Amino acid sequence: MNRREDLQNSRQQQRNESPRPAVSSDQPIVTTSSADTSAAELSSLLSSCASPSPLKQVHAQLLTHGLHHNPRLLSLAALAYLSFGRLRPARLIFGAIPAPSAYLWNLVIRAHSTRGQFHHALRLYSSMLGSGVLPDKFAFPFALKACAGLSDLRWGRLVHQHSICVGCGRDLFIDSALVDMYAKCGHVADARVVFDNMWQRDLVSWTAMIAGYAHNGYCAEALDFFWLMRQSGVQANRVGLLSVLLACSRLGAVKRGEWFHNFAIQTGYESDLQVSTAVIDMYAKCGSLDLARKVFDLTEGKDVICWSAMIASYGVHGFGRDAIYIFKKMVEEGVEPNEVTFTSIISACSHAGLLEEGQGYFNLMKIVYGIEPGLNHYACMVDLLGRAGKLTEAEALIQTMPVKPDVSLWGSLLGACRIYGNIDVGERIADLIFELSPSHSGYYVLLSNIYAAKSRWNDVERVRELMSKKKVNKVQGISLIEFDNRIHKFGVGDRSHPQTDSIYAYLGKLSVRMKQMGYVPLTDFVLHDIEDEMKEAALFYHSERLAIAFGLINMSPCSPIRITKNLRICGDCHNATKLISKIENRIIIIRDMNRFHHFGDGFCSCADYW
DNA sequence: TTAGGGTTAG
Repeated sequence: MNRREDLQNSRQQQRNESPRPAVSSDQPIVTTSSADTSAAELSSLLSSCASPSPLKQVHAQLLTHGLHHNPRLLSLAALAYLSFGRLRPARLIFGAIPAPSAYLWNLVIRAHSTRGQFHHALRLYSSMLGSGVLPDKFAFPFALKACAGLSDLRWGRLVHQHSICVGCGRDLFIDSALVDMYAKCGHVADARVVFDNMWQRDLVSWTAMIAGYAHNGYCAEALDFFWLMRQSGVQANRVGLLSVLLACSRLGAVKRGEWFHNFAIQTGYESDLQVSTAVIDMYAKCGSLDLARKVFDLTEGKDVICWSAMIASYGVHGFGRDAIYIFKKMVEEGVEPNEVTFTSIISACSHAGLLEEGQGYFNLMKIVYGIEPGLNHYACMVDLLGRAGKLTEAEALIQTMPVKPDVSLWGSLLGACRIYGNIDVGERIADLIFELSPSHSGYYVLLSNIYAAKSRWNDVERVRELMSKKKVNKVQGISLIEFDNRIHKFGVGDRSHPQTDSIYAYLGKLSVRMKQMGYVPLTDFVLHDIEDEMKEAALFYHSERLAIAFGLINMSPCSPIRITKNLRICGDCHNATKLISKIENRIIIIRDMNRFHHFGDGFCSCADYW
């Protein structure tokens, strides 16, 4: 039953009447004279409107017959507008009802909350309290949904307290909504406290917790909870699957992702378009682009999100031409691209160095599809121009674009200055960036790299001092590799892994062979990314190299080594991995924070353009 | 009348 039918039935139940035949827009309302139009007739007409058009006519009759003070008719009119998603007229009519029932308050709040009108939903909730109506167990989930939608923790906590005050402290629906609210506000620990204290849990409460973990980056916990849920006898549905697929994609855990894909096939959820899209995204983000494409080709009734996922996948792997092919095919099949599709296709062009094509899509978006470029699109364009060496054009675009640029846009340009060794522009932009975002370590590192590449060590030292003065904390570099159903994590110079001795011994041997092949450490990158990675001796023990050695030791020779890194791969590791792929005759796929690098036979798919 | 969800730059 959909929302509209739901609400119409509610109205009928409330009146305790049998359903009447609906009045459609094709059936003109029988106009009656003001004398013989009774409240009962209008009530009947309001309940049977099947579309907004006859509803407006009945509403007009209600006003012209002077019945606009009749609370029962007003309630019915408000409900009728709500059922068609016409929130504004519903709100206006609702405001004229002298003392709405708690039931009516709940429905009005629910309608706003479920349609994403979170501010209005909370304002209504607040007005309900102000009018002296106590919220009941049906009101809280709607109000909490609004708090979750706004990530408004202050209001969320307040509603939580209200629920306890009115004696709704142990309600399955409210508790699940609380888990969701705390998770969406980024307070996963609080969500977990609510979850742990629940006296009973069902599929939705488990799923809310799993989704909360996955969306907040606690991916291992999300997967653990999936198993705990199964152990507790609750079978996952499509929503839970979406969350664990997201977790796998973030971890780069392809084996686990495959398991969930099989689970989807066995349970029939594979035919669900959202699940298929999540599977495609998972395979692509785990480095298995071929599998992503296979699932994509088998997916029927693809919508714009599914097409966009495939375009984004090709883009992040550096296969811009394939992304363009998919885009064209999508349009041929009559699916209209949206603003996300354009973000993805322009980004795909950027990663592949397709300057003209990217500019073409930017224009196509505006001229043909009438989509106003947003911050994301401008960011992609700055990246596209910057990577192509068009620094002046990129800067001019930032300065002339109608959207206010954020720091990441300038950061993108700073990245281009690093690639092209442009100190003048780089310094100027860096000053601006440090003012806007004084604690983001990545931008200091970028500037430091620009100086280091020109051997301006005094300036490098100055940047280090600046970081120290501003107490900028660096993000620790972490690499993940999945093996034997586990995610193995490595930090820089990490010695905590049980196989540490063999990993370091392997790297030692590898180093000799690499040097024989002419490997010279890129000392410019000694200063890249991580404080601990600044020492030359540590170059060889960057997290991704430890993960590669672990993969080489443990994984069968024919299987590719897939690594996920939380920072951008440094130039030295990039060179080293190319060599390692040749020496070991292995495919090594590294996903860094920006894109994929497929290493094989001494080359990288990014063609050193990243 | 109540709760959980797929694509997006750097």
